[in-house]
Amino acid sequence: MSELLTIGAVADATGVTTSALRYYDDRGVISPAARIGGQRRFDPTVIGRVNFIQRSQQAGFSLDDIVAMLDDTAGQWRALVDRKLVELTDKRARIDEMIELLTEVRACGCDVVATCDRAPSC
Amino acid sequence: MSELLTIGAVADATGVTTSALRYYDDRGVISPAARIGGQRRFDPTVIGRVNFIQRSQQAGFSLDDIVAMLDDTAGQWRALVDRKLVELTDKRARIDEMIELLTEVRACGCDVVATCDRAPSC
DNA sequence: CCTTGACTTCAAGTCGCCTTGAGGTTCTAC
DNA sequence: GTAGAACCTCAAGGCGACTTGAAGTCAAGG
Repeated sequence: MSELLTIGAVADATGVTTSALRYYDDRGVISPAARIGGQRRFDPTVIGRVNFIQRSQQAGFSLDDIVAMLDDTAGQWRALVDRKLVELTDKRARIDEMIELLTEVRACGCDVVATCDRAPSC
Repeated sequence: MSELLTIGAVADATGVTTSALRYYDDRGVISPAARIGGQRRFDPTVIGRVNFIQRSQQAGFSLDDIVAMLDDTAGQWRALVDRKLVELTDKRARIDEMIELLTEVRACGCDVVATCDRAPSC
């Protein structure tokens, strides 16, 4: 009963498929603690990391972005985070606009969006 | 001097490449008003439509979603819009979380995000 | 020991959204 | 009438993030 996790255990704990985890490993987004008989064994902290990856992806980060943030040793990551914060704020604004637009379009009396004068003219 | 636009004019007006516009045409997202000598001629209203497409894409809509919304004749589009509003609200919440997380991580004293106890443990 | 299920690698496939390239036609200006 | 820009189609390529499949290895229980 070791404290290291098989790839399947990590998959179960995170909801990420084993193939995706291997892909992350290949890409260097996560790093396996060890190999036992050729099989990956992960430190349990990888679960937090995978969760962080998922959240970041949902917020629009690419795997390269995430690698850059997580594996940065030159202290550049703060600048990257700053850029990403600007991007996120921007994206949020566009989503807000879209919510407003859709809410308005939804409230109109048109049968078809294409003929609604509120929709295509913004 | 017709009131119809060539594909190049639409590209200039919208910032979308001609190849993308042809692709939209093939996909049925936009449709030229006519063909002159085999060449597409667009009604100027297509510009509004292309802008709508761009905004929608930025908000996370696929071209299929957009076609479904714009070319719906069965009055189903309102339900689609409702679903999309839920999605957007959701996405906005996740972006807000990420903004909060990054702001917090940024403010910590760590050199490397990977070793920051605030980041991977959420 | 043997089975069974979880693991391994590697190559190729998928999906959405285009872009690129080849090879050809049409429009516009001189 | 002719050059050159802009247009056309069709097939293939590219990117990100995986998934799928083949063929083989490893580990745990009976």
